[in-house]
Amino acid sequence: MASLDQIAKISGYSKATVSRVLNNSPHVNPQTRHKILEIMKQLDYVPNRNAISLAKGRTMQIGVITAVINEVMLPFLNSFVKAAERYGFQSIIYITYGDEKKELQAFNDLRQKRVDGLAIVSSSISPDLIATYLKYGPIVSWQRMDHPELQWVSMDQYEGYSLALKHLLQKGYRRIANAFGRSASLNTHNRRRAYEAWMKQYNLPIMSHFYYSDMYSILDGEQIMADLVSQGRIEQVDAILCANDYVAAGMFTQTKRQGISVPHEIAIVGFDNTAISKTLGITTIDNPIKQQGENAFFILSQRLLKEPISLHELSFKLVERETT
Amino acid sequence: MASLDQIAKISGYSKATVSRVLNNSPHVNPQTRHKILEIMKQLDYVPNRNAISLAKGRTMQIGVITAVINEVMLPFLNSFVKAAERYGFQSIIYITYGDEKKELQAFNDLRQKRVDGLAIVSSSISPDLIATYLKYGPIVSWQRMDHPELQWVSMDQYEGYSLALKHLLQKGYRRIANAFGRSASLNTHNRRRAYEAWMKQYNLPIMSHFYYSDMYSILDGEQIMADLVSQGRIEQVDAILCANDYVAAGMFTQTKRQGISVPHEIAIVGFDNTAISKTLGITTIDNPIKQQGENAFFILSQRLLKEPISLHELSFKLVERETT
DNA sequence: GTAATAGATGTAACGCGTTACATGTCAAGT
DNA sequence: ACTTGACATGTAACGCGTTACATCTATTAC
Repeated sequence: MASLDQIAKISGYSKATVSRVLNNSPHVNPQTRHKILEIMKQLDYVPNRNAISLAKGRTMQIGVITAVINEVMLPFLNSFVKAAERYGFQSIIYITYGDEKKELQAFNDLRQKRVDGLAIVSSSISPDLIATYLKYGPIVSWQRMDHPELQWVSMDQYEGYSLALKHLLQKGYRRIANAFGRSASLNTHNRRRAYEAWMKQYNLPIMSHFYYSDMYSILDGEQIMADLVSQGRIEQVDAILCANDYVAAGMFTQTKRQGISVPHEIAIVGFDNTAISKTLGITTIDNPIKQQGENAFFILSQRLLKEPISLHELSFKLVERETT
Repeated sequence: MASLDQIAKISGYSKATVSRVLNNSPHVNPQTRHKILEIMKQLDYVPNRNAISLAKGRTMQIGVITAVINEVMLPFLNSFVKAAERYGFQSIIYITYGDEKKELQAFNDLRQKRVDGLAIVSSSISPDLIATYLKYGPIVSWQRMDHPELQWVSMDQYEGYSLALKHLLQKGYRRIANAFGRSASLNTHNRRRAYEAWMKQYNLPIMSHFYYSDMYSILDGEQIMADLVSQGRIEQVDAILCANDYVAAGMFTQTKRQGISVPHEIAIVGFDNTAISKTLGITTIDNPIKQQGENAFFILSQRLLKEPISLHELSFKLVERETT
């Protein structure tokens, strides 16, 4: 395999000049550049990445840590990867399956300079431990991390949920059920807080017997709706607010099967404004996930690039469709 | 950041000895080892991966190329990653979204020694072009690759499909519908070949008006079954053979909703023997995907490790449950 | 008592680019 | 005619481990 040294010797120029050609330095005579490129082509030369990384002290690789890959995180992942690519960074994904050992390997790779930075989609490690790795490189999280030095890009779900609640209440829906996501999460906590605050403000009873937890998928949504019907409890509910659009979609398709009219018998609101909610015409809250993925990279870039990139301003938006 | 050189100077030993400690060489006095480890700990030293990779000429990283991440490829990915880990290799995933440019970057990373080998789950590049990269490192594919030098680990679907057909025919089902996967794929081609051969052998008509193509998901399965019922065509079919267990699962849950009795009114056979078929009790063909993932790594290891690992013998198995 | 051997450690080159600094040349500015 | 500066290129150190080979000591064998 040809090396830069050989190219230099054969061309008669020094390694420095050859290196300049590789790095598109302006200080190379066009003819010289041409000659050197010609020789490179003939010898089928490509520079060795490891040598570059060693010399430059950076790999242009960023690690993305996630427990699993699924539809919920995919928009974040996609926009992050694309933003990174625009600046010449490659993303490498660590799927941890929730295993701390595996996740630690990612942090170790930062320490050992295999990656220049880390973006956390989901983590099983304590923020305190994570923060100890900040000295080796920038780290950003999607989800909120309770630590003064760690930065994250997700939004306060209290706001978004409030938007949905305000909308429902203004339209006259009073008895509102909730399909929450991961029960232990801060998001769920904040959503519940928002719900309870709004109920209080309107002097309405808090319907905690209509709290559903750990609802993620279409199937989960179908199940809830099927249960509501079979248990004959559907008349007790005016509207239901879902953890994400998939759950809402499952509920919605199930109402069709059961011949329930939406929004007259029950209103449905999704969350995130992903493609499926548009397809099915479900009212939802637009959660700017794409911008969050980009912001995640932008935050990393503040330590990775010379000129910092400014962040997107983020805001939730209500997207009203046919289910409310 | 501490370097090996500093550790050597501070400890009073040479770089070689320090390196031996790092690599667990037996030729180090236990006390020496202890002292050196102590100093490393104090200085919070970890070796620089890029230096190691440069010196050793290998990165212990393997690239996995896939257009998307979904349930179908996940068992393969999982077992591949685990097998690689057992031998000290880390897997890095290239999600190409079917973009040739992105995929080429993976091949370039092989050339530039960022990865030691490549495993292809799905590819958009011609086998001929792929084969030109074999000189830079080992490459293996899951799907069949029509090129004399490329190796792959999937099985001939003709066999597996035949197993399912033989089973149905022996049980007396005669009018068999097919829900195929990607229409352009070799797998689908072989499955169709198998179906048509068996029909011929039993002197039965080929029911090509009951060929469904590009069926992948639970929703697809639900759709097929819903259509069969709403169009009143379900009496024309005794059994239906599915591209994968998800499609079969969708059909099965839909029969429940519609009050159709399985297998009396219609028999359903899945493919792959994934968890969902077990949960729902669907008859399926066990496709040893896990072993295929391991075999993929084993094939790479023949050029990556000194002592070769022997491959799994693969075979399809019929798993009879309640839907036939 | 001496040669042979195993064990511990050191020396120095190597893997492959990058880059700060130095040098030489030629044209523009005054 | 002389300084200034832009441009082209070279020199050599650096980034950080690995490893083939050499050396030295201590133990075992005969």
